[in-house]
Amino acid sequence: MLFLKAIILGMKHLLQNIRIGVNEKIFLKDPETTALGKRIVENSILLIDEIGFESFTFKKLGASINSNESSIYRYFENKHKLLVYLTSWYWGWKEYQLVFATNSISKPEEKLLKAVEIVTQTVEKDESFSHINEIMLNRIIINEASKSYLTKEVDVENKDGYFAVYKRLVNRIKDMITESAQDYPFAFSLASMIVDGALHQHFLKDHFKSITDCNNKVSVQDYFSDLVVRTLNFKIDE
Amino acid sequence: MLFLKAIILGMKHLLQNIRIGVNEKIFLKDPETTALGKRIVENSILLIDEIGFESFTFKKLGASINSNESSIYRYFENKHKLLVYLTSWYWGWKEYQLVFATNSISKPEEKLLKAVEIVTQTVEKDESFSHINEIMLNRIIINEASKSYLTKEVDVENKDGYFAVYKRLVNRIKDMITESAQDYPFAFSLASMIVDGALHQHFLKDHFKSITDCNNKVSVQDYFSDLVVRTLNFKIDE
DNA sequence: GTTAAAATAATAGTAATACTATTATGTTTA
DNA sequence: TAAACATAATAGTATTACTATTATTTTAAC
Repeated sequence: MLFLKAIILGMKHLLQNIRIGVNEKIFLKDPETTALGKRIVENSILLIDEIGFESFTFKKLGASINSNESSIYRYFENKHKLLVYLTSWYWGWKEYQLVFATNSISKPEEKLLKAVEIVTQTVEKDESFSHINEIMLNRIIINEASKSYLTKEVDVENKDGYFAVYKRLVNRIKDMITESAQDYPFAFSLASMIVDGALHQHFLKDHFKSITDCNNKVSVQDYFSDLVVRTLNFKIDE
Repeated sequence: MLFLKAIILGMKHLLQNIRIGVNEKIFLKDPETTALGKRIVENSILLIDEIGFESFTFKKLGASINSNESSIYRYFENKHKLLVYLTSWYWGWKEYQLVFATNSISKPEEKLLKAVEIVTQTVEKDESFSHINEIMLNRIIINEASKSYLTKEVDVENKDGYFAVYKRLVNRIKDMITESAQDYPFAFSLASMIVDGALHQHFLKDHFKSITDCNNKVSVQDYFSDLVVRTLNFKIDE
């Protein structure tokens, strides 16, 4: 418990020393270990957000960081791997926030609703990871993340653990669902649907406004919190 | 009502004369109007299903139908437009099934659950459209459809009506939700989530089995029917 | 049945993509 | 100070995603 207190008190500082772990098979050389690696990750986020994943190339990225295409290839085999890296980092970061924010909550229903909040909320800048712009990264996740697994190689890459963080996050939410509603028979599907569905609703509110209720006033979180409360039959009085 | 009876009696025959309407801006020349056009559509489904959308090219498609790359370009500007065409066709087909199957149901709850069934079920072959393999097309929708709108051009293409059929289908389900639960405040989001979420759960049961409850025994339909019943608080006794 | 029009096929060509390989240059670190 | 390592530059290849032109075949019109 003293440990927990230390975390809470020294949060900002402590976070600076936290590293989001990403499966080593995803990269050829860990970009976190060098200045160039960090610039590659940092600027890939800016560039993918700006021009989209389809138009994004290592040549353009090289130009934007005054480095060479060939140097980027020493970190990532191809742009697909880079996208897998970015999504893994993002889900690792979300998992961290989720664990951190729900750890001290004992009431299962409350815990789950906090988890839903973390996973559905619009992202704000996290100063703990200086070279990563979480707001832009979140936009990339909304627009591009599904392309990382909607491929013919998904089964091989899944076996190699490329999507482990994502699945672990879904599992954590599933556990929370089970804890707050023992008899609910679809905890996995509900958990995976919340994670994926939240991204989809964010996309709809940005591009297909006419088929979502989410907007400036009604948040994606509002929708999913309500959905969970109704589906699991929570008695909440706040 | 006589009209309806005629439809029901002569269903198979009538369907043979039904054409799924697709926005004219999507193609340069309507592929339904020629034999080559139909072969392009037919074989693009086989080829995309086989090698995936990323590896799919007009050159390969040309080779597979013993035609020329340049001839295909006379029907579709590029492979992205072809994908938009296939998804439009698919949602048009689903909309047709949905309207047809729910038309005669008067009880709102029953109607909605039938709609959920149509939209979440695994697809079976429909002999009415000889050149389209609906089972393969359904797999393509699960794996590739989101790539048709997860692009930088989505807003322009949306304005041009590329996704109108999809949005109309979601709207129909939304209307059914509203009819069976007047006070539910998230009818749009629930409707869009069912359509998109069903595809996602199908994907998970095929590739990420560990984070879904859906499998051979528990269908995607089971999950979503239950979700709707719980969320809208249906009193169903069957 | 011939001709004109339209559709299809073949060929060639371009700029960009997605790399690989090699060599050169700069920077650490032992 | 040299060896090791990282980065940058250059060149080259096969493929992609087209466009343009011309040739051939099919169809439809008179």
